[in-house]
Amino acid sequence: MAARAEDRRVQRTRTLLLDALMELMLEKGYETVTIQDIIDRANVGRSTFYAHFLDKEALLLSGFEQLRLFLTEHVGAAPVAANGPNRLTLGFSLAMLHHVQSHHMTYRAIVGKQSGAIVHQQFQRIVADLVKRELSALAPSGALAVPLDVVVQYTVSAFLALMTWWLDQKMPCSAEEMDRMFRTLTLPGIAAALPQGDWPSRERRET
Amino acid sequence: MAARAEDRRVQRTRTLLLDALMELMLEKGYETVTIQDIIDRANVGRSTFYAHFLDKEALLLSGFEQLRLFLTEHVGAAPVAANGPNRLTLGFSLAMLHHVQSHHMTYRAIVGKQSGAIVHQQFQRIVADLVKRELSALAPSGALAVPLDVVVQYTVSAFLALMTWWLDQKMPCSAEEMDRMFRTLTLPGIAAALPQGDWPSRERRET
DNA sequence: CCGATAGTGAACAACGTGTTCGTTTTCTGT
DNA sequence: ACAGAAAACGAACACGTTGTTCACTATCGG
Repeated sequence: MAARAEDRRVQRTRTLLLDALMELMLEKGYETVTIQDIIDRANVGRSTFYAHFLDKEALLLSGFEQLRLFLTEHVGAAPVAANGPNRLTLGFSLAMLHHVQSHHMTYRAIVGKQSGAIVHQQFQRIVADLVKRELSALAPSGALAVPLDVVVQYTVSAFLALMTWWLDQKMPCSAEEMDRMFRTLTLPGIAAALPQGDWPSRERRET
Repeated sequence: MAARAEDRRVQRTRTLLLDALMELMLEKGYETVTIQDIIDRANVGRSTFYAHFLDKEALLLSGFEQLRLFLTEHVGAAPVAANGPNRLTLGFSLAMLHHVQSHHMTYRAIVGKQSGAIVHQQFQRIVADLVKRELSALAPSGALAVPLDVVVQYTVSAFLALMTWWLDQKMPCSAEEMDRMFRTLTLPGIAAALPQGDWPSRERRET
């Protein structure tokens, strides 16, 4: 095709810009990174930036779209298959914690204290999709003790709280331990909120 | 005293600026509010602003300091007295939800989607103090299933998740119902994480 | 080697920030 | 009531960031 080479060039420029943004987010935090910083770091002309992205936020969102695609495919798929339906497992947890461990620098930039509100919102949205996928299958209908949306937001926030603590503390324990803590704290409450779902297996508690 | 009246003038100016900021946060979100916006709304000279505050963030923090003082006094005090020690009650919850209900506009500005990361951080810190006060008394020492810091961050995030949902949905249920949901979701998990603490009384579950 | 497509960078206007400084308002002590 | 101190005022400034424009250069396919 005629457009092949141009496409590669375009893709390279976009990647340069995104990498520069990620680097700078790690150093300074999203809010304080300036477009001038980004194009200097990426060695890209000012007008080139605006030819690709509307503004700094558009660049960020394009990065999140990649992350979203990866996570929904690699983390969102596994748990449903591994366990039968109608079983509350929160299977996304361990898979995602492993991904966090492998890319802890990236996640630190996303979840860290100085990354802006948009960053948190987008990330929360991604995780909420993973959680909702599993929980909505468990609560087909009927009167719940707590609205499903509340349970989803609760679960996401709880997971992100633990994940943030883990990253802030330089990951002093294994992903499996974090996963166990997450289940210890959340599974009983969720089971109480979705009474018709069955209970977490007792073996989870030991070790 | 000689300085009395000047002090009142100073206080009035500071209040004008803080009120203007709160109004504008509700309309536009913290990040996009400009100092020019603030001093226009407050009818205050530019140099006067900088005579009182270093920048926009300092003004915001002065507002949070007031909120922190109020909450630690009025919300943090009650629960400890109402129940015996060594009893897991999370008593801050209902008191705080009532305060949220009375000042929902203010809380919407704080917790809303478009309020910056600093806003969330500060607010999280305030609530974390309330939670830590109660939880640290319950877990004197010994091996916990989950580190105390994790339980605190978990509890705070869970509470703020529910509170945010409540405000976003225009508060479709009572503060008491929100309080019940919060307890249903979190108490069992916390009890499992702090094994030596006793369990929530069963009466809590019914209506 | 031509032409299309992508990237370059200087220049610009608009806006926000934080400072300075001379002026005006407001209140207090006498 | 009046002098003087304390506080607020606002114009002007230097500076940095944003987003646009435009004439240019580089790269690649045919």
